[in-house]
Amino acid sequence: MTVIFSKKCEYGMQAVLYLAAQEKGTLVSAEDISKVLKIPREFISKILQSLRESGLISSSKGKSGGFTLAKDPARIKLIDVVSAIDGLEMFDSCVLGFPECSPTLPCPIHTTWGALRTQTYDMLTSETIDKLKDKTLSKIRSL
Amino acid sequence: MTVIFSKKCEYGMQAVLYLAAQEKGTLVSAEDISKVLKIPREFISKILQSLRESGLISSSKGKSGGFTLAKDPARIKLIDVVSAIDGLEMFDSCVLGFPECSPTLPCPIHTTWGALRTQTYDMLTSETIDKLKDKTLSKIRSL
DNA sequence: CTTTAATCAGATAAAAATATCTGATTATAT
DNA sequence: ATATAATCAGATATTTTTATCTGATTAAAG
Repeated sequence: MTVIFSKKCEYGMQAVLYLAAQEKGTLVSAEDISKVLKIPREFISKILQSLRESGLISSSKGKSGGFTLAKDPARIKLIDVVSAIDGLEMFDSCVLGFPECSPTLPCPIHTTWGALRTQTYDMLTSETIDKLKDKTLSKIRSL
Repeated sequence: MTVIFSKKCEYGMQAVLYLAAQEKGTLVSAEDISKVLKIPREFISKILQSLRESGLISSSKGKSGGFTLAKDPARIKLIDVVSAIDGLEMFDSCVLGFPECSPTLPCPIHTTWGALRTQTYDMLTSETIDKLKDKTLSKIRSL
C-alpha cells in the first residue's frame, strides 16, 4: 500500500477545512463533523483533541460546545495540519528508504525526487485554508 | 506518519536496483541482499518471492542459487516495482481521503495535487533501473 | 550419495495504525 | 437544581503492516 498521509492526517485536514467553511466563530460538534465527513465518531474526536493541543483549533466544553478554528483561516496552511499530525519527517527522509540520503550520499533518485518533494512542500505551504473555502463547500455538498 | 511507499516497496526497489547493479546474469542470494542493504533476511526473502511471481526477477534454487533480473534492466522501470508491490491505487485516489474525487467532484486541492501526482508518476515511469546503475553502485558502497 | 546452501510455502509473532469503549467532567438550557 | 449534550482522558480492541519461524524442496559440490 502506498500512502501519502495517514488516515488521521487526511481526516484532520478534512475537519480543518470543514471548520474553515463555517461562518466565523461557529462551534461545530465532533458528532456533526463525523456525520458530514463520514469519519468514525470516536476517531475524529481524538484527532480534534490533538489538533486542539497543537493550537490549530479550539474547543468549548458543555452543551452546545464544539470546535472552531483557533486563528484566522488565512493563517492556517495545510502543511500546519500535516506537521501537527504526521510530522514533517517525510520531507527529509529517503523515498527509497536508504539511511542518510543527502547531497553527498544521494540515493539513485535523490535529485529528481527532491524536486518533486519541494514542490509538494511548497504547495502545502502556499495553500491556506481560507483560499480553499469555496471548493471545500462544494465538495462537502456532494458527500 | 506520512509514507510514500510501504517498507516492502522501498526494500523491493532497493533490491531490484541492487540486482541491476550486478554483472549481467549474476545470481545474488537473499542472504547477500539482506546483508548489503541491511534488510531483515526473512522479510526480503518474501519480497523477492513476490517480485518473482510478478515476473520482474527470476530465481534458481539449490546451492549457489539466488536471484537475478528476469529481463533487460532497460525495460524495468521503478513504477513496475511500485505496481507489483504497492499497486497504483494512490495515483487515482484522493490525497485528502475524500471518496470519488474527480474532475466533476474535485476535492479542494484536486487540480494542484493532480499535477504533482502526474509528475511523480512520470518520473517513476521514465526512470529505468539501468539508468540508475552508477548511482546505485556509489550509494551501495557507502552503506 | 551425502552434505551443504540456497529457494519456497505456510504459519506465527510483533509492532503500528486505526477504531472503539467507558466513564468523568463541563456548561448550557429547561 | 436537574437533565442534557458536549468535550476529555485513558484504556481496550481490531486491523494492517512488518517481521520471524519452521520445515520442505532443490541443486551444486565434495
